[in-house]
Amino acid sequence: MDVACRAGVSISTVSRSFNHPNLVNLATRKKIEKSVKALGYIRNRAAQAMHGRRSGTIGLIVPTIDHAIFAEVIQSFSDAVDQAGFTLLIASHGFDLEREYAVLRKFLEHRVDGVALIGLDHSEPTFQLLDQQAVPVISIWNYEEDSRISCVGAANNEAGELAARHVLDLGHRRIALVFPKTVGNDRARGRVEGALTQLRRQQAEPPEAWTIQAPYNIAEAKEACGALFDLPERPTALLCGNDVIAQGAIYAAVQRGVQVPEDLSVLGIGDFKGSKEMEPPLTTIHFPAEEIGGLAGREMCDLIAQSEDLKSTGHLVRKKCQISLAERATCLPVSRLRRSDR
Amino acid sequence: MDVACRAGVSISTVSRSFNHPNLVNLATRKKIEKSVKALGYIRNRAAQAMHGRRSGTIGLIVPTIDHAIFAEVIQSFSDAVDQAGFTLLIASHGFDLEREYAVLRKFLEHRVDGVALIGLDHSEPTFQLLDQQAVPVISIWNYEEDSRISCVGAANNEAGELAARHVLDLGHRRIALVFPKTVGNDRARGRVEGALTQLRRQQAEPPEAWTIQAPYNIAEAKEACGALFDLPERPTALLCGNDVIAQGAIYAAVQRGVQVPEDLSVLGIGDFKGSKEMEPPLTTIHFPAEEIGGLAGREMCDLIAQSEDLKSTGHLVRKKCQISLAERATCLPVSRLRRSDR
DNA sequence: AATAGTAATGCAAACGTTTTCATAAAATTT
DNA sequence: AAATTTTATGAAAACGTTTGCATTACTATT
Repeated sequence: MDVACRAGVSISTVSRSFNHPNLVNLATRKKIEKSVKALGYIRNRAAQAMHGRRSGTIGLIVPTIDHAIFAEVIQSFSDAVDQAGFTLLIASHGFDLEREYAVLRKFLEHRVDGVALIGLDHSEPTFQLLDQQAVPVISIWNYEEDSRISCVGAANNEAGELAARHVLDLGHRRIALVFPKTVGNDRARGRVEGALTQLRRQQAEPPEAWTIQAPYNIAEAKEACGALFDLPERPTALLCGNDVIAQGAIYAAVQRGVQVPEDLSVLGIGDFKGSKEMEPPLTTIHFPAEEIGGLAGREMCDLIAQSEDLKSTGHLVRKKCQISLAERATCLPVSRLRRSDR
Repeated sequence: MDVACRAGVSISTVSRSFNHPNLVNLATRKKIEKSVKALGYIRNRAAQAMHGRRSGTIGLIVPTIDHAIFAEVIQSFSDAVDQAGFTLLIASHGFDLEREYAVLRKFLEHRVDGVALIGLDHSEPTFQLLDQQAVPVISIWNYEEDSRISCVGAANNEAGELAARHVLDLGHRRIALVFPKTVGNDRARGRVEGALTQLRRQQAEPPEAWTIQAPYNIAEAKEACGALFDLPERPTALLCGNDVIAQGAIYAAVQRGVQVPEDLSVLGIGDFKGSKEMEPPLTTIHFPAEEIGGLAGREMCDLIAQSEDLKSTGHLVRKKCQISLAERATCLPVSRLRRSDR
């Protein structure tokens, strides 16, 4: 800092002029500002952080960055914390909970002021580390009333239920399920379970051949659904774990001349950007991704502010965001299906 | 650090055991490791950074995170720098070059070891700051042989040329252009210019009504293209600034019963995830996003390693990634168009 | 005019590391 | 057995800030 001191004042004054401008004489401040400009000085947050001050960073750990679903929530989370002056550290773990732990450690080395994770499924060491370090933490995307950490999100099982109920209400009984892997992924698991609960209640549980797994990826989803359609018996409705899978399913259908929704109803979950614009527009369960990300970001900042006050009462905050059925054009009541397919 | 010292050794030894393990006795190291585990100690990178050591962070500044195009490149860049042990700081500026400058400053305060930007269009203050701070910097996505900073990417004007040439070769002359705003966006500008150059060469420059702007957003692209299709004269081919716009255009066409490619050829640029799987599969200019991101990430790390050696010769590195025409199913030669539309 | 109060500034300690130098102990050479 | 080298460790300075305390120079009160 001795460079800026060339303005004729001591380093303390310079520091104060940054942090408590009201404590320093206007004229002095002007001089300092001039020197700062002239020398292109940029203060060092790392050094500030060392002083027990906050580092001004928040770590966000996601499964992947480049999927529609997370991209949106990342963007809104990023905007929210940016606005509060924080800098975002980001890393992805590719659905590998051990890598998640490693990334968390790395973030902790950087002394992030808070950490955000996706979902509530994490390894025991991860939870312990979080506890031990007593760093403000928030889980995004999934809501559970008895979650182990604070959370902002929606109830994925409700999404599954809502989806199942809708096709059931439309009279469908021959229903297939296409979902992503559920291990270490509570979002997918909740959705499947919710759907299955409803289907069982109506004795419409799909046979094994009709419950398939598709990775979160349009190409493979298309392929998997194609295989499903090539089976001798075809379902009248398809419940998809997310909109990307639904998109893949529709492409697979088009490819085979299966008409959506006349031959097959397709229901997505997520309501990603662009789902509304598809032709035909996708019927799906709307998740307010932007709202969730923004809310989580602001909540994260609040949590950090509180923990600073040391009145960290240790209580968790939980926010539930509402999901809803977005009825569009890819589902039809069974009664209106083409004859051949009933 | 005095806590770990409880292992019976001095803080210097603990530090050494982390940074130069070979210099410390095995038995001592074991003891230290035990204490570290027991106390849940996590070293403080901020304090390390203060020592002239690297902070171990890299800043990535993008226009937006939640668009297909950048999401992919962000992911691969992130993976590459992660692998080298760096932590990624990320921020988006929403195509606002002044916010880009602000974010850069913020990153510099955090003493990032390097900065990556998207494209080569930046404000003068941004360039000056970069110069002055002598921080390793790399531009992602756009290649230019006389770029002001190091770059890894493809030549966007070539993409435009390639696209235009293709529809021209198919015999089209009534060609419309739908591109995003070009101010502060050299990717879009390069593409438009490339396309226009080729079109002019064949006296096929589109009338003003046929060159429209669409934001990077499927909903608005769909709307804008819809308006284009409602014009009394309809083009036989549509050159889109990117695949999202192309997707929107196709939806708008489907909505109006305009068949692609029988009534209208549509060409995208970018080859986003999922473009190949569309029905019909989208003809587009393939950009190796993953390769660009990965290459840029590795190059960034190299640049940082070099700058550490202080043999920073100040020379720029430039890497050009090849683009190519991905011929799929949305373009047809004019000769095969439906009669009514010729 | 003396005193109390206020505003502006500087000094120095502290933060948690790394690193240079010095030192002690052990191992090797003569 | 003495001298030398090697190995392992500690003491202390340094990094760039912030902040509590002390100091100085004004300004208001009596």
